[in-house]
Amino acid sequence: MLRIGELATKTGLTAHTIRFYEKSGLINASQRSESGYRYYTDTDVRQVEFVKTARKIGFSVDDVSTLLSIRVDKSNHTCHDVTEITQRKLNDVNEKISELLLMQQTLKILLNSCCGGPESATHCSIMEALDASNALKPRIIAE
Amino acid sequence: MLRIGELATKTGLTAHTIRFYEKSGLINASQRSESGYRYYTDTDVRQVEFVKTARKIGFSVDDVSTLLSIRVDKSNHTCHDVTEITQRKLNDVNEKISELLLMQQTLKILLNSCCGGPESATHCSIMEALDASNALKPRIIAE
DNA sequence: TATAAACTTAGAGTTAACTCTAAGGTCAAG
DNA sequence: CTTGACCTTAGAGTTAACTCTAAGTTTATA
Ligand SMILES: [Zn+2]
Ligand SMILES: [Zn+2]
Ligand SMILES: [Zn+2]
Ligand SMILES: [Zn+2]
Repeated sequence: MLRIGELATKTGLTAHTIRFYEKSGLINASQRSESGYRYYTDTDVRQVEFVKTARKIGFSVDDVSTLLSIRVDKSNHTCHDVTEITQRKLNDVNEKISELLLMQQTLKILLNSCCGGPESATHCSIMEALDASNALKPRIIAE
Repeated sequence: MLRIGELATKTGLTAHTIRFYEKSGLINASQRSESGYRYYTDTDVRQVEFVKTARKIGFSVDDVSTLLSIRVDKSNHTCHDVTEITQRKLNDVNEKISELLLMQQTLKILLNSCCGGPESATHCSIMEALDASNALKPRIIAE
């Protein structure tokens, strides 16, 4: 049986975060001492680690909540249920990557266009591009 | 001279956002009517468009603020000043992309491992992976 | 003149996931 | 018995960039 600080050390979370997860409905200490101290069993530890793993992969706290409800009642859920959540998350991630790749390309083009030197910015092509308002259309250019 | 609603329509922002940008120090109406209505000149419009362009590329409001202070006083700034901001932003973007690619790979591996079918999740390999806590180490696997 | 659309301000609410604070109780060691 | 580390709760603060509300004013139109 671990106290919250020990669990925190063990999992690499903070006690604050663990309490936050409790408030969010993700975890619960199996036991409380008379004085109110939380005590965690091995089973609790595994659940916290599940949460940590899922969060690290990128699942939201809400997703993790859903995944946990599947976890405690696997026989009443299907692989489809699980892949649905996972696929939705992958779609999110793909979309964010697309947006960031667009930004990346634009930023690279801007950087390539500017000398980056110690001279006055009066002729700076980055500033010009930002003023031109078509800086947003990165063209396919020989990298 | 445009009123804020017209400027909003023209730029695709909302009047709320334009006021927010004003509060953030990014823009200012050149004129106010006696009753307090904001009136924007062509120069103002260009500045708002600059802001919009920079925001779309991914620069933070703070970055845009800095870029604007360069813009109004180009001769006292250098190309280096501009590339510094741009490079820092590119670094941010690159880092986020890396994180997301890691998530993406993990999610893909999870999805590949699961049948996704209507059967009970009791044997689901995604759930197992989340429990295993080494789901986080996507290995280089034949795509 | 009356109505509606558009405008004004100050300030609160939203989102996600923490992160921290205050004020106080508990426990092991010396 | 006292010190210090650790624990408790409720609730506020953080971040970024909006987004919205309330209550009231102005302007254009019919
Ligand atoms: Zn230059
Ligand atoms: Zn330049
Ligand atoms: Zn299956
Ligand atoms: Zn499965």
